[in-house]
Amino acid sequence: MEQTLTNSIQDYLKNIYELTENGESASTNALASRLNVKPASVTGMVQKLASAKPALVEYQKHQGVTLTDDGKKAALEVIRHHRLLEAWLVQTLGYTWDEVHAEAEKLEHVISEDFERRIAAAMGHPLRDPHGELIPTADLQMPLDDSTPLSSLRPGQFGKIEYVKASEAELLRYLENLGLIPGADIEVKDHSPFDHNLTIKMGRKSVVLGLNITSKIYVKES
Amino acid sequence: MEQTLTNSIQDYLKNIYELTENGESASTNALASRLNVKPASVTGMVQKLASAKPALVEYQKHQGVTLTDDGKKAALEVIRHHRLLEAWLVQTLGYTWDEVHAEAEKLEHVISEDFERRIAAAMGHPLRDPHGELIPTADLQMPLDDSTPLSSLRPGQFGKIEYVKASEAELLRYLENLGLIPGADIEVKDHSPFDHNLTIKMGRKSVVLGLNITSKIYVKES
DNA sequence: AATATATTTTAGTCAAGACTAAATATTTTG
DNA sequence: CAAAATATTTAGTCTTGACTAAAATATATT
Ligand SMILES: [Mn+2]
Ligand SMILES: [Mn+2]
Ligand SMILES: [Mn+2]
Ligand SMILES: [Mn+2]
Repeated sequence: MEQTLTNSIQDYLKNIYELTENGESASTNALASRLNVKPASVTGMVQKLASAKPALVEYQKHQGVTLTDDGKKAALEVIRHHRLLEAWLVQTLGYTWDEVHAEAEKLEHVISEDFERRIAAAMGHPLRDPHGELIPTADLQMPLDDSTPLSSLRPGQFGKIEYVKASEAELLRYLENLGLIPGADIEVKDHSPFDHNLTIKMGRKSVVLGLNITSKIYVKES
Repeated sequence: MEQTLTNSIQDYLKNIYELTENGESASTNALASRLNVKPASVTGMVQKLASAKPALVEYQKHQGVTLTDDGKKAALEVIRHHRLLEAWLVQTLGYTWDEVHAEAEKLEHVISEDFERRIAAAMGHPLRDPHGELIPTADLQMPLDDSTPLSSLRPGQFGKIEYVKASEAELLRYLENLGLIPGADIEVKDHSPFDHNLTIKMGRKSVVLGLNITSKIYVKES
């Protein structure tokens, strides 16, 4: 019997994907805090996902979880929905990039595959969402990401912003006001080694950004 | 404490509204069959809705339920969502009138009030959905319905179809093929008193329709 | 290596919303 | 109008996905 992917399961898988994108495993606590749920609840759900047939996660006590191939497909399906929806809310209903996330978070679980196809086609099969994040393809492959966090650049390096990995509206509005949006060209002017602040120049403006911002802005070095 | 309107509660309220539009009360069995749920489950939910604060339904054992003013507002909110969504799926994504219902059924519960306003504005505040059904206004009033069921017309009477109260895809395609869609002008040519069949003429075509169809087509006599 | 701290798991509860089976009420009919 | 048929309610159960409190394990610090 095929496991039903409830909203809750979809959210777990999506968040496990996002935590493990770079190889590490997702810890109980990290998942709990992203999902706004207690760690004990995560353990329960993770055990269930691990013993589902087919299994959706790989799990060993105290070692965190990683997605199985089935789990990854399911996660990418949700992420594709989310990012297509965000793009489409912006393009057709005039939402701004700081407004789309909450709406997409709810819609992602309920749209049909037909709806997914229709909005993708209507937009000409976009590659990125309004934050610049890559949209998984229709056959559920995540395109290759050739960017690095801005926090890894040093004075003298130049880059173009590819995406901003953030959903909090205030941060997004702050960045937009500064012109720190996908496509923007920036130059790193200064680095303070102890607090990890970077001084960034875009056009004629400069701004000092802390690590909690620079680690969320992904750039392509140029 | 304000009652949370779960998806399930929203569906109960919507269906109670539709069953009681014409004054009667909604029976346990009728609700159960619309909601694809057992009668015992309906009794349980209805008792809960009746003792919610504020109460959403009026309930007396074995007498069925009616909506309170609060329940009615909540029902109209869901119906407004549903019908706006149907209109919008047709207008912007090329859905046909037989495809929209299932999608709207899921989306109706998750869109925000902001989304509702945006699609209403984008369509110029439409009055009717793709089936011709009236859309409750933004302040949750149901506009006056000046139509009657086609089944109440008799030979010699003329009418224009205002709406079709149906969601089954096959029936809708059948009617569309016959040209029996909102706006169509029809004439009743014959009535067979025992089986309630009506012979309907539209343009140069004629068709005999049974009561289970003519009771779902609402017309304005002309 | 021993202890303190942080993380994770277990065990037991709860609420929502369905279900079945049995009891009761209402309606229809001979 | 009483029996039969139909409709509704009650009582008890189940699943999902949370929660708290307590126990177990892992990691960090001395
Ligand atoms: Mn988002
Ligand atoms: Mn979600
Ligand atoms: Mn509909
Ligand atoms: Mn619904």
